[in-house]
Amino acid sequence: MIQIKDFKGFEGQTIETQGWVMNKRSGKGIEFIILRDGSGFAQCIVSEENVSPATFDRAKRLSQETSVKLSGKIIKDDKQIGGYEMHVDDIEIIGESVDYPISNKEHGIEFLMDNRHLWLRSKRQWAILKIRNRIILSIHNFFQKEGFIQTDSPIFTGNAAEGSTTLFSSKYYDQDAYLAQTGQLYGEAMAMAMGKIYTFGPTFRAEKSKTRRHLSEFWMIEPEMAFFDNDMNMDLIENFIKHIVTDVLENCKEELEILERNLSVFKNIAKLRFPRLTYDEAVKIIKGEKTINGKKSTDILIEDLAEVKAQINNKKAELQEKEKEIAGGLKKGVKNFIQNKIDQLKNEISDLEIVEKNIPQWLSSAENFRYGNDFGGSDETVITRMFDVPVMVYNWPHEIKAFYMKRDKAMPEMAKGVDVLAPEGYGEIVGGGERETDLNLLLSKIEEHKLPLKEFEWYLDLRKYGSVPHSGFGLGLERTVAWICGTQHIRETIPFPRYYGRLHP
RNA sequence: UCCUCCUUAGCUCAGUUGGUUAGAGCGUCGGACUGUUAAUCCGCAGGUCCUAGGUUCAAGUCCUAGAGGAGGAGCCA
Repeated sequence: MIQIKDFKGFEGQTIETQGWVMNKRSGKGIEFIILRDGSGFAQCIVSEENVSPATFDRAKRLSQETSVKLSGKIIKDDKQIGGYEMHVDDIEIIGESVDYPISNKEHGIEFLMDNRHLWLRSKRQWAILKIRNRIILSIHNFFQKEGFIQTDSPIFTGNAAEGSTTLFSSKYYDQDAYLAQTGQLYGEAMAMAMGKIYTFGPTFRAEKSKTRRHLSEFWMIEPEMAFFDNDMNMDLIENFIKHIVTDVLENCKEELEILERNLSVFKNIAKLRFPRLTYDEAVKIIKGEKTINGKKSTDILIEDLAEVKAQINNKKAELQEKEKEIAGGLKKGVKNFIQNKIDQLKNEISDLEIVEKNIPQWLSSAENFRYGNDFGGSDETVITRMFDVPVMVYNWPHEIKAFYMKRDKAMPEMAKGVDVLAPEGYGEIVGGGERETDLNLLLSKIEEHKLPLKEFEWYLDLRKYGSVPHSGFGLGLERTVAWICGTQHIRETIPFPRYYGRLHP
């Protein structure tokens, strides 16, 4: 049995393949089957003169998503996806498919999410999951090459680790339990045993967030390194992200093309140094007090707003024109084509109008930003808008960071944390930093955050027995996939997303 | 939890100041067409206008409440 991706090695030969009918077009005496098998897509042609009447009849009756075994000859044809097509001589139907709900037209998101188990079969979702797979492989390759050991942290925990986020509560036999929001504290223990480790697992947050950046269940990669300060940590993060992006660009060309990802944003990523801003500098950029390449962030937002408004006007003018056009007596095919264009324009306009509404809010939120606060989604967008590559922000006010974050000796009010913000509004993809080693500081922090000391006694042991400087970070897998794929929404980046309001399928 | 918007055919949507029997495209099904790229052309079928209540001679359209959805804020990866 030959997979579609391997057709190129069988030119001129008769082979067997199996897969699903993605789409079908027909002419008199000829059927064009678009077959998919998970490895790729190929057009398979059934010509009445080359097959038995029974086989041709089977071909005519094939419906969308019927599973089939085909045998036929592989022919080179540069016009086709993949460059090869099959001239079929026999068809065996494996499984019927009646009234498949997802058509080749545009669908709304609610419908697609309700049918997520089938939506996964479509080309775009296939491309995203292939890239997700490549990113996962790339992550393992990077850490394994760097001498990290993969070790995993528990999913059931007895405490809310950082105390800030809402967790999913559960039962562990007769005790209260929570689903882990991070494996970080366990990661630290394992780094003290293994040197350099990383965890790779699911994470749960019960925040009722309804945005295109949030999931309730997502996958996080959390490296933790003994004898690492935050500067070494930032160097590692930068190399790590560059490695992933470069690897995907090299190995997922077809998938990125299907997604129509604008690759110019990645062009120089391997060569450019990621900007490293202190929190203080970042705040000045947000408030428009510091310029980058002679521009203030607020100016850029105002320019963006003008640009969006101009685009809306252009699209509205185009829409009017098309509507006038379609009112005239045209052939049906031309009419359909224009109607599709009209639908597309309407969607684009409503998306742009949301941006138009958001920008003034972001602008005022940027101008009114109070030093000492954490960044919101809009502040992150403002900062990243100034650069083409991910931006690192470090040295944060310790009050807004977790209890275990290391205080800076030179600036005691600051903690040595680092956040990495992805460009184009994809937000924080990495959060991390150097961990506090001073036992007394940790004790006072635990008290300050009103955390149950009893739950952290084991963690404090790490500082009693051979404590060393150490650092680590967490990478959000889905946000990384969203950024690299350029998806509109994070929910497309995981096979079965769990977010506020979505538990099925 | 708060703010804004949305809910009409299997899907995507139109439906004017409230007015007769609620429309289109796509999809399904039937037919036509030898090479199509979301093929095209002809035809049939397809409706709890989200739910409940109210205003009115008359409600898809107006009012109230509820349910569901989308995007933001907060929170974060």
